[in-house]
Amino acid sequence: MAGINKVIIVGNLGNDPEIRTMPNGEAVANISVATSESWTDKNTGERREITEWHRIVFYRRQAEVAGEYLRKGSQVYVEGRLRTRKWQDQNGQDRYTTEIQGDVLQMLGGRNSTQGGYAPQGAPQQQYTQSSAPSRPAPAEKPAPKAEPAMDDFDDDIPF
Amino acid sequence: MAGINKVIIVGNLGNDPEIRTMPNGEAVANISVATSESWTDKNTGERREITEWHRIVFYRRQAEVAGEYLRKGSQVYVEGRLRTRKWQDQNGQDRYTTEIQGDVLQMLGGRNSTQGGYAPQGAPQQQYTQSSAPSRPAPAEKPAPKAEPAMDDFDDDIPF
Amino acid sequence: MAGINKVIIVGNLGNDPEIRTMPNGEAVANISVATSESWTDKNTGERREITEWHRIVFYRRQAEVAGEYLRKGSQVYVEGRLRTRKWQDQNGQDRYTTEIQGDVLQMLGGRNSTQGGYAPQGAPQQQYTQSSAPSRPAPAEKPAPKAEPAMDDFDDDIPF
Amino acid sequence: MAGINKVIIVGNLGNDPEIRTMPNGEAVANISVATSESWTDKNTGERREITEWHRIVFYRRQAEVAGEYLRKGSQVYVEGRLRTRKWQDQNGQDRYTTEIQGDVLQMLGGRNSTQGGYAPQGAPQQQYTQSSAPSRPAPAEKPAPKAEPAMDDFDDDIPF
DNA sequence: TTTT
DNA sequence: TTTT
Repeated sequence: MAGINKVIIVGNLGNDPEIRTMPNGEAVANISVATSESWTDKNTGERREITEWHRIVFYRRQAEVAGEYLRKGSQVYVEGRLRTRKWQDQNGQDRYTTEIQGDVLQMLGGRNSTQGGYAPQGAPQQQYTQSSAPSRPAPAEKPAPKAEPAMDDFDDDIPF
Repeated sequence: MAGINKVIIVGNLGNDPEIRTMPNGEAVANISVATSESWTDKNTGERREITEWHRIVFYRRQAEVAGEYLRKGSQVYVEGRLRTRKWQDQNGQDRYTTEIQGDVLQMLGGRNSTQGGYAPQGAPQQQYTQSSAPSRPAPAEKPAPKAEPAMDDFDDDIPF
Repeated sequence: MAGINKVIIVGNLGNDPEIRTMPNGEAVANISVATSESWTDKNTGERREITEWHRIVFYRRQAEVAGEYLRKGSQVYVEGRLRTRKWQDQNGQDRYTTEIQGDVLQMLGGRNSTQGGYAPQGAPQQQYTQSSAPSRPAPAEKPAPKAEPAMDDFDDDIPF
Repeated sequence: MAGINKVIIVGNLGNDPEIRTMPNGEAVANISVATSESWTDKNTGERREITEWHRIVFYRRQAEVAGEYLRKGSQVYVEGRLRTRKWQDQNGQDRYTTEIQGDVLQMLGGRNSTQGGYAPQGAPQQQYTQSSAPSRPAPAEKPAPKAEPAMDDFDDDIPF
């Protein structure tokens, strides 16, 4: 073994988490998190901004936590690792998708935050928070890539 | 030169920032940030928690930002480096203090957060955000933060 | 602006760097770095390993440093940020590629390392080291690395 | 629980590891790792360098690994968390020591490296490398501070 | 494609 | 001294 493969993201969810259940009953959550950076263009003097979207996947307990407490707009700290999956498009061509496999999930801003806000809970108030996955989270879980749903409802009312 | 010396802290301020001005007129801010971790004691089965306090210092523009926008309870992301300073107590004995010299400061939770909350400002409502200092902090200069454009164009060019 | 987008990679180059020059004369370097993780399969008890390849791009001075000193097998520490670029394949279909835009490059293993090894240089033996780019890389400038003084004064002022 | 408390260090050991055994038989390793940064003084134009020493503690299996494979001069990647311990000096005064509790240890430079080099092993060639500790490594292990051995043999023949 |  |  060799190497360090670490990603740290702080940003806001662009949508509610997508939760699936694997054949063995374990949960998988996909979230899409935006980070943006801005700078002043040296040539034009204009202010510019670029937004980067990160596709993050959590498994098992963390997937459940994500499904229960995260919502579109929620601010999160995520620590994970890069993983590039190979798949084939309808033409049989090799395609690659890079995503972040989450190891640490921490919700930010507090549950009273008006900024994105977390899921309303009727259930017993659990103490979510940082939940760390062991080093290799799920030995064989390589979910087949699926058609990504269009993020067409993305622009309506993002609270930040 | 050799090495990487990096600290990443996400936590809440235990007090308002302490702001000083150096002889040359530059600002210095000290903040104290708590992180805590909890676990279940293997022997007693009890829930335990330990809180760690981090002393963080910012210089110049970042110090001003800290003074303007941070308050007791504010949640922050800080990236910096460890620095151990040597000093002498009243007995002339050598003493050492380790603190974090901040390079990146990002406020969390949004400006509407009820959770800690940021300073009320009479001045134009700036969206402070990440401000990065170059490698060696004391001799560092940063462009003054400008009002950030709203993220109203959130919907373009999403790759998935 | 909002968010943190940070990647930390420690691994070995799978090939010599690819160096290009942009129309404005600035250098661009692409390197491919492997990280791998291994674990024991819970079901079969077998040892398994997965290798992840990271495509990393450096600009300007750092690109030149990469071109001069890195070679296939070189071990590096890289800090950067994720960037997904959109492009179109020969069928006019949208495609996305995620790469790491490097901000910090540190060579590991020392110049005497037999492990991968760095480029033979006819030029004065520089001790390249960490070179950090400011926040937005493309418009970045870095002071040229200078010969580093040997760490011969290693013994002073150790606080413990 | 709340917060992130993370330290990442890449540097070289100033001494061989100090290995102790706890009453329960578990190993504890203390290592001292240097990072340095250099910059050009804006006023004098002189090249300056500052070295920072990090006190890092590993427990259990990682402590054993450190004891077996690390030596003065070894280059390591360490990930851990800050921990400030309170103790009392001979005058009964409160004193504080900040150290890094290691969670991840990765040796750098390869075992063939001439740069520091790792311990000769007659024993079965174990696969050291990254070893991660679970989130809370040892619920109650707060080793009492002890008199630190002077690092007086520090300057003799450091190979970098 | 690297490294262990 | 914070927060959950």
